[in-house]
Amino acid sequence: MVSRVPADPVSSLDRGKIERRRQILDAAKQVFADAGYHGASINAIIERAQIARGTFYLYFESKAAVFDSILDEAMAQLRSRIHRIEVEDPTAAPPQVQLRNQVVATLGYVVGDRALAELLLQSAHAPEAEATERLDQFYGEVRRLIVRALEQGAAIGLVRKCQPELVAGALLGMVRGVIEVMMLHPEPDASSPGPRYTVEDVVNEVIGVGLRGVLATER
Amino acid sequence: MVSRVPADPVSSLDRGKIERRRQILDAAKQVFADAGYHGASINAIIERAQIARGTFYLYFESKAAVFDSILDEAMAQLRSRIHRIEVEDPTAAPPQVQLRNQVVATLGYVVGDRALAELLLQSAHAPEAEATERLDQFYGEVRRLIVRALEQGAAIGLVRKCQPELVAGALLGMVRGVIEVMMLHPEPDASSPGPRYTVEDVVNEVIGVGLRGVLATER
Amino acid sequence: MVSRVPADPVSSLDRGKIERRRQILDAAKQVFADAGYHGASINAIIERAQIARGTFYLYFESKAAVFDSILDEAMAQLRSRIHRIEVEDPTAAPPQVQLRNQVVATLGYVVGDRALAELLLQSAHAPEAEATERLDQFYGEVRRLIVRALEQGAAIGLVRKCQPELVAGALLGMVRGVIEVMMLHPEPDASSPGPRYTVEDVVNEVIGVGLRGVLATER
Amino acid sequence: MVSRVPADPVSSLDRGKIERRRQILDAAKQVFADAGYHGASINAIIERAQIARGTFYLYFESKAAVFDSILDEAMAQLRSRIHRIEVEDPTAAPPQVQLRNQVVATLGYVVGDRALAELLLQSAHAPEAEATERLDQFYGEVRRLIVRALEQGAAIGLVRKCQPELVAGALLGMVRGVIEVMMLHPEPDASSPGPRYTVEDVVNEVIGVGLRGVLATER
DNA sequence: CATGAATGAGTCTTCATTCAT
DNA sequence: CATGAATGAAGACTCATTCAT
Repeated sequence: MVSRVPADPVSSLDRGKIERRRQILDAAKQVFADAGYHGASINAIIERAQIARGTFYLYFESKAAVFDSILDEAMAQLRSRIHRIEVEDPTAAPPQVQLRNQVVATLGYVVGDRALAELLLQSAHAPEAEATERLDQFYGEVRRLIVRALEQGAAIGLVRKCQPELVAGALLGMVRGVIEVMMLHPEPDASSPGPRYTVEDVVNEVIGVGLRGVLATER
Repeated sequence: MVSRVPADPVSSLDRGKIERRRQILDAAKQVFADAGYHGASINAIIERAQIARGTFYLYFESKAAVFDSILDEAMAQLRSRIHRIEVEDPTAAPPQVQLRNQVVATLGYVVGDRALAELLLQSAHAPEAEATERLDQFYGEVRRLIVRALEQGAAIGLVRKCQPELVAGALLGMVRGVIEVMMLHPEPDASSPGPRYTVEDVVNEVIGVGLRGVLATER
Repeated sequence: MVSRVPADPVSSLDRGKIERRRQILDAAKQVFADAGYHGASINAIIERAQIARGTFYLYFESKAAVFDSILDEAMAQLRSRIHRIEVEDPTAAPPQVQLRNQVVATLGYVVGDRALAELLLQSAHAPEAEATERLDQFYGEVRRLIVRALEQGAAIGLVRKCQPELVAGALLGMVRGVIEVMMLHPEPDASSPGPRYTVEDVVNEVIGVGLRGVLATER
Repeated sequence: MVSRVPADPVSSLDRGKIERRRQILDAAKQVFADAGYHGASINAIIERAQIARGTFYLYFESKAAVFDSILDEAMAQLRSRIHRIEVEDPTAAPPQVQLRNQVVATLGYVVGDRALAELLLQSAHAPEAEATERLDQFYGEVRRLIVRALEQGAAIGLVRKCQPELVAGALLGMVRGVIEVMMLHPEPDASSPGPRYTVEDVVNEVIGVGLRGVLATER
């Protein structure tokens, strides 16, 4: 870090470290997805990442720390896909379209990273403190995001009166439940029996149920 | 309970065995709820059940086996609370009431057994293969139950056209999500800050969202 | 522990546990003596004790705990060999004889348990907190014992005026130094070159130097 | 210090190397003193020395090697403070004064370098073979020095008949014991409770006990 | 039937040392 | 010469399961 070298190499060094970190993060994500937080052994992670035991601890303090990093990254990505819905701005798309776009973006992100999706569903509320709390926090944050959206929606008369926290829990659960069904079906790669759902399908149902419920329209 | 003597024991022994089994099952449920599948140690279970290590293995083949039994029992209870909704029979209550009753019964059962509720949410897709698969099966069964109900509902025009499996996943997830929120709040015992939700509240929102969605009625 | 059995067996069970404990304690003492606190691996201890890894932890909480137990036992033994020197009682042996007897008993105990002797000298002030502190405590206690003896000796005019703590340190160090020399020489088993010292020799010199110093008598 | 250029460097390089070596040696001494041989990590040493990991191994073959060097240096210093006591030369100071001077010089050196003092006492017979043997050698040499002095003293009738090796061990131990007591008390810097011993105090007691023992003079 | 002592595979983590840059 | 990323052997400890009594 003394930088006897001109300029570029420095960043190349850093780039090396960043790449390594990525490599470990990705390997860990896969392993967590496959085996759950507890079932994931450092061994499995370093084997997948093709690194030595010590190298792992060069980049992450502990197993819990990688887990944290994975969730942090996911949370950041999710946040970046969610914005306040513009109702006043006449140049903006209609609220329902904005909503649908965000749901598509969000769901698309999670479902696009199969390992992440599995990890999020799977370890849901893992056992020992460290990891559990992190997942709980994660879902807590998401729920708060939804609560805020519901309250804003209610303020502008878009959303009916309800207990926002319960409904947020219901909506979050709904999304998880729907992703779970997607995951159950074989990789969207090719010929295999059983239905296969696209993000479009899923978004349609989520929005359908979420907005209008399951009853037939002639209510 | 020591019974070194022969005696007439047959039935008394059986009754004893059944009680012992219950005792272990209850202890295990609590421990699984408190610590998750992995975090639950045989040690903790036998301590809570006040039995010796070996005795545990006299009643259950393995840790996974107790877990199984707990889920089996829960499944049986749930099934017993769910019936075909009678639409034709004019003497029966109206479908919506029948539905609500079943939801109340079901939710009430799960929420009434706090340990069970925690266990079901917590370990959701637990770590080690063994246990994971069992939970997946459990939820699979529940989902199938809902799919069938949706299809019947659709057949009689009560439910709108949809992809039943996805919607079943959404509804199941919704219920879990709502229970989760309930669990997050302090025991419904007494004075403590924050809202506290009753089964009634929860059922209202579940049915509300599930049947009509979140939109304001003037759609 | 339910004790369905009459009476004797209970103690036999306990005897078994006590023997096991002894077995581990002895193995550990040897290993600590050979390799020092840090150098001693649980592996080495269980190999020497011919037990499985888990068994070790059935009897001791940790490596540090066995170390503690060894020191505790030694301390108890030492204490039991040290008594107040009777000066007033005319039927008692003369003070110098009483002193010599105690030194013989004490030194004999330590030197008779070669492993203990090595352990006490060796790890003297080991590194990481746990064990270090225990050894420091141990020597602190011994030093306090000597300080008290010196003060009593001074009170009856047997011992000259001095800074008791420093002198206690000096005397304790002297004993350790002398034991160290003994340890350096081959097991007192048989024919081998170099001098070999008996407890008698050692006591003589310790008492000689301790009481009269090294100067020739015609001071 | 980066010196990518050839330059005239020879001597300047050497001087640089020597300084670096010193820097590492001093850092290591502190760390060994603080943490013991085992507890001392290369990490801690290079952090304190403000150098890179690899650099350490450019100056020392291994952790054990630095430890060796520290002891070698101390040994050299001690030797330089010990001389044959002149009895014949009438112009020389009286033997007892010469002795006292040397004890003062020696003890002063060790106690003056607190880190060294701690290191020497602490690791007394450290754990892993490598280091242990070196410390044993060190003390062996010191003991031999004392044996020689005792034999010379006996030859000229200054010292009474005794087993020189045992007595040497006793004296060496005494010195260590006394230093240990000094170390136990807070830095001789300022206001703090408990006694504090000066080198003078210590030398007095060492010489007192060593030469005359602990008995009251009216023997 | 009940017991609990014994087992050992497996887990996470540390750290001295090497070597390509 | 200096650097620090990479290595992997080794360590302490846990825990589900077995089996002789």
